Amino acid sequence: MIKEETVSYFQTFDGVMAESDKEEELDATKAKVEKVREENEKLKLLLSTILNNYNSLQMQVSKVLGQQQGASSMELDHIDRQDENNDYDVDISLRLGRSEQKISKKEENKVDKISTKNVEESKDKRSALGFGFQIQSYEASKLDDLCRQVKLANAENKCVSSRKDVKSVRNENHQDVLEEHEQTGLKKTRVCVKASCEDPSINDGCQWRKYGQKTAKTNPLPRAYYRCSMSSNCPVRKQVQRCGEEETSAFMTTYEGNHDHPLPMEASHMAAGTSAAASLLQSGSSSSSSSTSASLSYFFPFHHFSISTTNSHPTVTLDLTRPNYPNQLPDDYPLSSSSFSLNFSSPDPPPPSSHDHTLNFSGLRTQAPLSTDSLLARYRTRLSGQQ
DNA sequence: CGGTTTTGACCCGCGC
DNA sequence: GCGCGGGTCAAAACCG
Repeated sequence: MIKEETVSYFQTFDGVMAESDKEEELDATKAKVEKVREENEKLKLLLSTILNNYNSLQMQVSKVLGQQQGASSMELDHIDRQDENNDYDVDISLRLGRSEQKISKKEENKVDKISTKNVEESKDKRSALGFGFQIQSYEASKLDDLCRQVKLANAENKCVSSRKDVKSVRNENHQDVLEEHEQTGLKKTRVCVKASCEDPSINDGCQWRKYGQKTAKTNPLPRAYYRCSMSSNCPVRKQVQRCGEEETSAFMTTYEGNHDHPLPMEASHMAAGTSAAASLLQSGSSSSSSSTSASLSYFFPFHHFSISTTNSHPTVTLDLTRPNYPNQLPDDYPLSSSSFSLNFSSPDPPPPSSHDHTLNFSGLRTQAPLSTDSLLARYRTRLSGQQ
């Protein structure tokens, strides 16, 4: 009897213990959940702070860029004079991005009439092409030099819209822009990006609306025409053409024009490299080809790029399907201290790395870019996972 | 229902 | 001046 009672006592005790254990476990779990919630709140706060900071920074950058563009033409004159004094090899007559000789008499008259207006307006339209790459942890001094070159080049970047722009934009708000472009007789710099990608609609950070498709005579594969739809008046266009019939074949994307609106984070990150390429191309008049080439090597150190002028369109072509390894880098490229992480669905492995440089075409297959974007994305994922 | 894509027609620069 | 061909328009279809 005693044994039975003892056993039943211990069974009851075990039951009580088990229940109390469960309660403790429950409490602990609740506490954990509470902690996670608190952390979640903190992260939310942090995220909103980061976003606020980013937005305010973006505003400041736009402001500063606007001011610098206004001042850059004066600065350019100053630098040109310095160049002359330094006996640099400068070919002033070469003006890539312009085709002044093609201006008709009719257009010349218009230019005379509105040239003063153009000088003022063009200052506001020297924004960078809205695409490019993200480059992290770059040597500050080198970047400063390059950015300086880019700014100077942007001052020269007076592009013209072709007749298609005249047709496409009929509202009066755009008329000034169109007249300006028409009168100067200039053609826009184009940047071609060749990338092997299964999806032709490369997400380069902007929103695009397809407005046409055409099969060219010389190429049986259709070419698609897209217009930037982030702003109703944005003049930026792109053409996408597949380079081969296979599904895996590369796409050639040709960008043309300047965005008239703030770019999203991805796009503004992307803007640096190709914008630099376009700008450097257009600054070919004031810098030697070797220095231009070297500068592009900094922005596109592991891929082929070429410069050409087709149909009076100065064109920078970036071939992301063909890795360009360090033997082709400029001598002073800081390979020893940093490296590059890039994976554009290219079968070739990226060079060995100790620091990260990231080219980030979101939508293309990129490899672990620890950019602000990805950090924010991770935060968002974590937050949504916890809620 | 609003935004996007499709697609035939049209425009116009350019070469001959 | 004419024809070719790249680029754009715009209405209809499609989609979420």
